[in-house]
Amino acid sequence: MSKPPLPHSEKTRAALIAAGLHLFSQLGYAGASTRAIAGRAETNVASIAYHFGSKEGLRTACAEEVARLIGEAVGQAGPQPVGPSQARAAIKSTLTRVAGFLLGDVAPPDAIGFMLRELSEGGPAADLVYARMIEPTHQRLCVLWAVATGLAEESEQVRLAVFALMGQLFYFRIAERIVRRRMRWQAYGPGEISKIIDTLTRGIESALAGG
Amino acid sequence: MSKPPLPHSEKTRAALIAAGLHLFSQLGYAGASTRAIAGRAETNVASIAYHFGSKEGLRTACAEEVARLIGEAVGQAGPQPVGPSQARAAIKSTLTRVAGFLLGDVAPPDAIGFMLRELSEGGPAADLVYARMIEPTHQRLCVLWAVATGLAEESEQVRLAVFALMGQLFYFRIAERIVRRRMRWQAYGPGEISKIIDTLTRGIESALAGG
DNA sequence: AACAATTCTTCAAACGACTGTTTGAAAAGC
DNA sequence: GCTTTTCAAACAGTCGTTTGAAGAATTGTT
Repeated sequence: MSKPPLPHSEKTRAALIAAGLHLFSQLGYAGASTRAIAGRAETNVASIAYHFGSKEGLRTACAEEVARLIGEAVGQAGPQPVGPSQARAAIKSTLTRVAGFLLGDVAPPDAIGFMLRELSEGGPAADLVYARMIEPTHQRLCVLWAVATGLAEESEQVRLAVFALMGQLFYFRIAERIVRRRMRWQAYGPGEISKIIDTLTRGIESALAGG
Repeated sequence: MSKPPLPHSEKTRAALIAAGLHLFSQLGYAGASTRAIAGRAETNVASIAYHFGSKEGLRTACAEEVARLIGEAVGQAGPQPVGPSQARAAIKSTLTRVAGFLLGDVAPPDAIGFMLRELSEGGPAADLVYARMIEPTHQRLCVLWAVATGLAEESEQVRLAVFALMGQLFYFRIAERIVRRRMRWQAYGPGEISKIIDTLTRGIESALAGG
């Protein structure tokens, strides 16, 4: 697992992407200046144009990095469920996995922040995130939800219920500041995350039992 | 209901706030230039400094306008519920009211967009929105939820459940683009909104019945 | 192994365009 | 005649990008 010694140019590339993820997510695309990014990466402004062609090119490179992380974290699908109880278990494990990615430290916080900002700005990474994370996860959960409830997989009811489910998870990340303030939590630690997952799991069980 | 004829200076003020709400919500604070805002308001750039002192002053004025709209839409609390079934009904009506505000055309879309962006950027309007909308609504729903379930009002379980509930609503707005794409909806019309409310209502009923 | 030729990478400096803000004069309202 | 409001123009500063030279790394030839 020892990382091969990167050529110095690759170090600069990686540092620029890391700085881009951080500052884009903190200040937005327009708010993060190339000089600030280069400064955080401890290199010259011109390096951005050299390595990525332009600021927009760096944005795309950041998006690809995030897409790569998403692929690692939520890519592999589980086995096809054969019955409602298996489907129920699969829903919970998918939820836990996505929660770990969105709320925990599976992925660098800057990467999640960048992703959410691109989604809300409709930036070029939005399509990538949609295609690689949202759409597949949603589709898979729809299948599981349909098996667990007996409803039709492509019915509006199922698709909306799954959105409501995923929405809770996204919200706990998007509104982290608000939640932490109201809950008087200093951070999302493992304990807090499992409390959130418990809450969501309770909701799922009720929904599956009742509907 | 006829609006008193505004002095011309008030028209400029209002036009600048409207343009600010629109462009801040579309491009973010940093991305919206004073010239673009003045152009959309069909006035001169210097008007911003004249009426609001600075660009930041316009941002604050926009925040106050949004706070005013929120106060109108979700301000008045209903009567104190005396039993679980009344609490249940009150939860649903609160949900419907907030849904109308967040998803429908009760408030100008630009105002909602501005609000969400300020929340995610942690801008100066974030505290205002939190204090006037999130905190009171959350607190009220916690009371109702506690009455409906018999749980303690200030328990973590109740507060998290209410966050999960509100989160679904916020998410359907934040991720409108994504939802519309996956649902193949062209817009959030009255029909679509009531389908969303139905989904959330079903979830609430299950949760209250099961938990 | 040693040296020169060549490519790849970094850098300070400068480019024009655009940023938020200020100015003083013209226009409008009273 | 006076105050309030608008406007074109200019301000200093920052923006993303380009430039050409200097530095570092690699290659090819001895």
